[in-house]
Amino acid sequence: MSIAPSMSNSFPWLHRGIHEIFPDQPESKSPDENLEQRLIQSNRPLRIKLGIDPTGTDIHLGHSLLFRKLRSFQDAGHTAVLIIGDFTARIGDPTGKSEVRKQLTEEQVAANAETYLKQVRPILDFDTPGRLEVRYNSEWLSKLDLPQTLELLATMTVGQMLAKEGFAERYKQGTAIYLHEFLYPLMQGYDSVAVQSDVELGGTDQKFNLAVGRDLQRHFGQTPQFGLLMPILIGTDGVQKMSKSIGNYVGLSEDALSMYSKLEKTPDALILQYFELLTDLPLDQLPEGARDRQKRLALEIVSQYRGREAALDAQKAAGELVRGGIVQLRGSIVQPQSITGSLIVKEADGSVLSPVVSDTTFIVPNDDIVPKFSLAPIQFPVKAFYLVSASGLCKTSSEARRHIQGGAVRLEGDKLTSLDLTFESPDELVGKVLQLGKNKFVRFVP
RNA sequence: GGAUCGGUGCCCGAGUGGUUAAUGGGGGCGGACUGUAAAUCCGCUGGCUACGCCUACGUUGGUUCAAAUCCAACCCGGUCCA
Repeated sequence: MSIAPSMSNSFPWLHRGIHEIFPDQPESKSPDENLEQRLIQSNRPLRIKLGIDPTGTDIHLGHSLLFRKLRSFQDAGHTAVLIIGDFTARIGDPTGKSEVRKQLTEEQVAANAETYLKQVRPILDFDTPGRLEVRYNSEWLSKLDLPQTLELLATMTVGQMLAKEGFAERYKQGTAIYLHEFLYPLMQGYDSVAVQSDVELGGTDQKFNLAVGRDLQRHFGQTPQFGLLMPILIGTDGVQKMSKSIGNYVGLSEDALSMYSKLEKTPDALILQYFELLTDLPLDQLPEGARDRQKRLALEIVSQYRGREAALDAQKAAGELVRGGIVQLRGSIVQPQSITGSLIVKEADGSVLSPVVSDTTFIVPNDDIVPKFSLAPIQFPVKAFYLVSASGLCKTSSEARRHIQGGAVRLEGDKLTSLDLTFESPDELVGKVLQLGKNKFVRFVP
């Protein structure tokens, strides 16, 4: 370990992967202009704000880096203030498309919030007292009356609002901008006032909103927060930002195998950033080869959410399954054994299951990594295409038909060729794996 | 409030009475190939346990044997004028 040469290395965890901190006056000793000084000089835990809108239910890696940063603050002894934007969700952050969001019921909000918390549990410290505070912003926003709202509105001008990137573009293009959308940054900013935040985390697209928070805190006599901006993660397609609607995402609640198989394809151009933002590995200790890096990345990330063991199994499974090779997932422990270019599969008790003709390593992943599908609700006899859609591998039965015709569906490694294929009873299917494309699998259980 | 243009499938965008589930492009998804991915080539890209049936061209009614295409009202967006 060398001695930190400059001030900015005093908090390596703070700087890893970030895009920007503002305000940022490196030379300043003022805790209002230099976050490190605030960290050093404060005699209490700082309040670190992160807001999420409970509009959907899935959190993906693109969100995770914010939570990971939040965790770093927790580990440094500070308080994470997680704000569930149940009130703001009714408007929607007008960064993207101009769709008026549907109002969420209380039940939906509660359900979504719970799902969120469950998903971020592997990231945040939920257990140490004083490290996590969860708040709903309807708590204060629903109580604002018109005079107070006017006070908020009066802090900003139309010109300032239009300076915001999204608005500017839309205004220029002639897309509709509704007045209530102007309220969004103000409400988010008011959250900062309400929870008296010292630092607010957000993506780079949040800069304007975080800055509004500073303005409002100043307006209400508080010390303005710092804004800490994290990059917007590019999705697995290597082009657009990671987003559920685009589909280039890796969800935190996905099974180990699909997580792994997506991540092991991470484009080379993105791999360093992924390591930096999504893992804690020192960047100077990464594997050499491009392929090895992909594997390591996938292994690391899957381990974080599904555990090391499942990650290792997924890694082995992916190699075999993606190749469209033999699929004999029995969920039992198997020792690969080479016999004249072939492999045999053994059950846990040592009995030979079936010879497998393949010159690749045969693997049997454990049950955790392939989603299970219960045949109980299925009426037999059942047609193959119906099974494919019912099991969740694809959305509609029409789509299932097309996939079968296109040769994309395999049962235990055998390509399904006929649409008319019918299964008479569950016994034909239990324990077998149905595969669509290269990385969608499901294992039938009774 | 007035004038004018426009609202088509995930997106863009053809089509102005009938072989139209609707040309084309993008995107997406599959297949082949490369031990991943990318590139390339090929296929698919409303729904339905399905050789038939049902929904679709802003909404609702209407005119027709027949409408995305004609008419009316309404809703929504753009632009210009007040």
